[in-house]
Amino acid sequence: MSDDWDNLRAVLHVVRAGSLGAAAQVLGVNYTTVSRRIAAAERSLGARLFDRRQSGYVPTAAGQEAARHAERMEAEEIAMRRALSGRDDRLAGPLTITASELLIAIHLCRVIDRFLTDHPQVELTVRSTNEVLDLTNHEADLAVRISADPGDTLVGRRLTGQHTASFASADLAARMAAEPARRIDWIGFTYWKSPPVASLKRYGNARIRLQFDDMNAVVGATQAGLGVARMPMFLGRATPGLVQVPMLPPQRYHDIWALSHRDLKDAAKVRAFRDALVQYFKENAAAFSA
Amino acid sequence: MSDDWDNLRAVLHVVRAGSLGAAAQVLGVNYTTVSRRIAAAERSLGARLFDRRQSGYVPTAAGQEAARHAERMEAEEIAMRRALSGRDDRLAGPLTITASELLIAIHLCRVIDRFLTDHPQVELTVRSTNEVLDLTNHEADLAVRISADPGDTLVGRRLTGQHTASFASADLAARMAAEPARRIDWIGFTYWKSPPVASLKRYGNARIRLQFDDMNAVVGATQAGLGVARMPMFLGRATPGLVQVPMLPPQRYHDIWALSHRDLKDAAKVRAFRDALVQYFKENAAAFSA
DNA sequence: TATGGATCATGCAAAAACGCATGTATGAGC
DNA sequence: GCTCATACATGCGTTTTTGCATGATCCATA
Repeated sequence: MSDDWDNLRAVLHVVRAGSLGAAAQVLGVNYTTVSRRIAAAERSLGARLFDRRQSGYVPTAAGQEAARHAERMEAEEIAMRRALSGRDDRLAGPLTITASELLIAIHLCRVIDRFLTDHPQVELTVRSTNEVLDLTNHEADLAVRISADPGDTLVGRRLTGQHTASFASADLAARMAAEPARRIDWIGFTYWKSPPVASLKRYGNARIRLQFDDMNAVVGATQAGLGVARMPMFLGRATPGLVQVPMLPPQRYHDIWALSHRDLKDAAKVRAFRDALVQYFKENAAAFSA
Repeated sequence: MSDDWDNLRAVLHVVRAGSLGAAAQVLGVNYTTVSRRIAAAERSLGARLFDRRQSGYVPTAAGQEAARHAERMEAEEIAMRRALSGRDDRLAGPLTITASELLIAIHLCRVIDRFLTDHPQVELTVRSTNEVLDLTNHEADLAVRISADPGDTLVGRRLTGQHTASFASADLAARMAAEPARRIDWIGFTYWKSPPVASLKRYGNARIRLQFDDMNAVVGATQAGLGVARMPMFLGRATPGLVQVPMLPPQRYHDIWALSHRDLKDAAKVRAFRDALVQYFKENAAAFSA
């Protein structure tokens, strides 16, 4: 019965990953080690957990049952780490934050700079991604999100309101001003069906010329003069070569929030970073609104 | 983040045991190993979990928090083992049963003998104790209990009803028959306040001469002629030198049950042992009732 | 039908974990 | 006040675990 729990962890990851090798990569060990862990777990539990196939390790019914329980053990481990982080009153050690790439690039990098200067002992990890990380699974301690919905176990602090508006390259803006009757080419974002409704009253002669699933691409295409794009004020203003154009009057958009798991909201490092955010957004509120 | 769960298990056991050495004994390793595990856990969790005192390792608030979570991980591990045992359809491998010492000694040993002959592959552990083992914690797969209450997560099968009656040594029985007016000396069991109520109507001249907290002692004292004792029929009849005496007419007593955790009730080995019990108690019902 | 890319199994050397022995400190009991 | 028992810290040799390299098998694909 000794040295068992880590074997169960291996079982969980092999079930998830589907093969020894893939699980080994996640666990950061050689796959032969995973193989031995699985064998040990089967010995200890007295049940065959996997069918060894050439395509990989396929869990038996018993293996799936074991993985279900191991998953709950993992959830409990994560909850433990969260709880311990949450009572950590040191301004030192690891801290992970996440935000969208654009928000980081344009604004948060300055908050981060300031924060690290003030708290040099903190080992900060920034997960700059457009994926929505799972704060419940402790993938990050704090997230800056453009969203109205903090969710169930999360607690939030509103940082600022913001507007979106229409932007175009300076060239294109000049051409459109010179030829008011000319058709407006919009650069769309995923799932757009038509140009922004609020723009159609005054600028009905419009179409979506092309569509992206990535905001960086939208920005690039707009800079290249391919069309008019709707984007947050802070993004349009900060992007070289773009000017605001009148097609879409500024629209209220989702507020920007700082979110944390309830367990983590009072951790010293989380609190300090949140305070830094609040101060920055207070000083720079003008950048986000019309 | 590798090799962590076993460290958390060490934390749990040190919190429980209060010292490295005691925890090491439970874990079956040297205490220096436990010491290193604790250090590793503290490193990984980034929190001090114990105060090192000369009197032992005293958990900090963080350590208690960690132990609470580790406790749930352990509960989940136990649930896993139960679930896997429950779906085990082999009549081989480990099986643990428990019952009171007397029941084992007098009757169950014969069931066990028969069972092991029929299923030689089963590695049977018999926990013959008067403690009530926790079947929810998987301390045993099956229990034979004298009790009406199967409990929440347990499922039971009634094996037989039974009676208690009064027994004495043959000598004392003869003397009492010869001198009907003589005072009856009862041998009491823990918490008895007076001789059995049902006996007082006809044998009011009675007292409790001495009292034991252990049924084996009661049996010995009765054999030695120290007095009359109330005991289950099966026990009085099976004890050499004792005869039933009329002071206490046979009384209905708690039924005898075979109990298992719900998860385990259909495991092949559990089912087979339960069947053996049912058959034995059917064949020997007369031994338990008046 | 041959080939490249997966997968898992196994033998062997390197690395890490482990247990033992020793030393120190504290508190209980005579 | 002394001894004894208990608890933790630490250094060192040994055992165990781990990673790597090789070999075998299967599948997809050209």
